[in-house]
Amino acid sequence: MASDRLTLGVAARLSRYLQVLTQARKMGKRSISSQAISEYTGVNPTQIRRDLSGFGKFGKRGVGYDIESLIEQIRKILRTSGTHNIALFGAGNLGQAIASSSVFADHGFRISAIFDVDPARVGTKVGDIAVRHYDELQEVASAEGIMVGVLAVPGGVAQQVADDLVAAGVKIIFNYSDALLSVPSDVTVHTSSPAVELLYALYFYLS
Amino acid sequence: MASDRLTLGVAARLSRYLQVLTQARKMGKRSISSQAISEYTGVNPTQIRRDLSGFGKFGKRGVGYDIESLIEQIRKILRTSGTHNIALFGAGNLGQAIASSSVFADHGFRISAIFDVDPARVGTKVGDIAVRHYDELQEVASAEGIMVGVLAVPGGVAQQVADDLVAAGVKIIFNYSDALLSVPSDVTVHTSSPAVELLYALYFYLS
DNA sequence: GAAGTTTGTAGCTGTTTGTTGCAAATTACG
DNA sequence: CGTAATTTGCAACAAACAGCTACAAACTTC
Repeated sequence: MASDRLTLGVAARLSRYLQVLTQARKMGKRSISSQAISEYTGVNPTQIRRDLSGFGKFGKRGVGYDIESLIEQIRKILRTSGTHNIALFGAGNLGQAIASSSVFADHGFRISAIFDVDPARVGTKVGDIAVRHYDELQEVASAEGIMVGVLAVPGGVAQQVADDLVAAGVKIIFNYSDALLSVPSDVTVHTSSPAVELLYALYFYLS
Repeated sequence: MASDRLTLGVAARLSRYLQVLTQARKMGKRSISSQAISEYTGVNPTQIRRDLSGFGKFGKRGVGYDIESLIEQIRKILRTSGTHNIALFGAGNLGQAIASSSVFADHGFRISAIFDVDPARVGTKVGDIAVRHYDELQEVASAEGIMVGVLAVPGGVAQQVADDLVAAGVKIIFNYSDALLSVPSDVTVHTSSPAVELLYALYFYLS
């Protein structure tokens, strides 16, 4: 599309900065130094400045970076400004937790629909969003322009949902289940794995 | 052996392999090739073999790696074999979802205690575990040998819980809230950020 | 005006990764 | 049994990357 793709490393670090910046904004902070970002991300301050200065002069010497505008700039660099529609599958505990939190909304994701198969849940509301029956997936997907499917369903049915999402043309799947999903190569699956992240942290603590 | 720390990259990749291997085991697979691991992780197959062969000859030529034994080997390399006790804070939707899933148990983490402050929840059971009042934290932490605190609480109280965990000597905190936590430098905070991970995936899809 | 911060930038260096190539071990199959 | 197809283990090289040091310029604070 536009110029060069960012390398994996740069894109990963920019995302990481975005996370800390969004949190800092929520805490009411207005500006932040590369040193402070470094403490929260573990990335070297020089590296942070180099990453950012490659795209423009966003900081103020002697002051730091304005959080609000840096968030905007990074989202522009990542070409993910604006709002993206996502669909949530499963209105159980996890689905309800996701739908009623602002984690996705804070980063420009709008939960356009929640699907479940349980008749007791279909028709109820979670947050502001009505739970719809899973059978409506195909029509909703095309009508709403769903870009991402979030799977908060039992592992046993995750592959089926993934297949249906692929059929609906969705290219990005966020998998909270523990199933290993098979999808075509043009579809990206990201599996949440908090326990593995913990093991990683534990390794560095134990050594 | 014990002296050399793995580099960040190696430890991160080994953890990633562990995730896929655990999923694959759950799906009933017995062995897996470096090529297959590569498809699920995005890591180059040669790199995978190099990572693994540095610690021993775990694979069988012409066959691949035995999943069960590779999991065990990687956990040995990461020195995170055995069971580790964790404490969960917050018995709301998210806390219940975590407690009733096996994501942590599958990787050797045992939820030793669940804490909440809501009298309506204290005393109830989530899965097999009784919800205890938050005031009991200090005594439970020393009695059970808690290594990790998992925060499924509202952002507004996360810092307070983090402070109490630090006071109890816990060195690793897994933060599901959106608060930016301040802790001493010897304490590791890992913040869950699914939306940022999605943005990262979205960037590569959009470019 | 002086002192202290903090960014932007450059250059150097060691490390890490991707790539290619190939022998050895194993399986599958005629 | 013999041959082809897989797949690991390993080596060597080139390219990319990250960490480090250093410093001028811009800004804040006192």
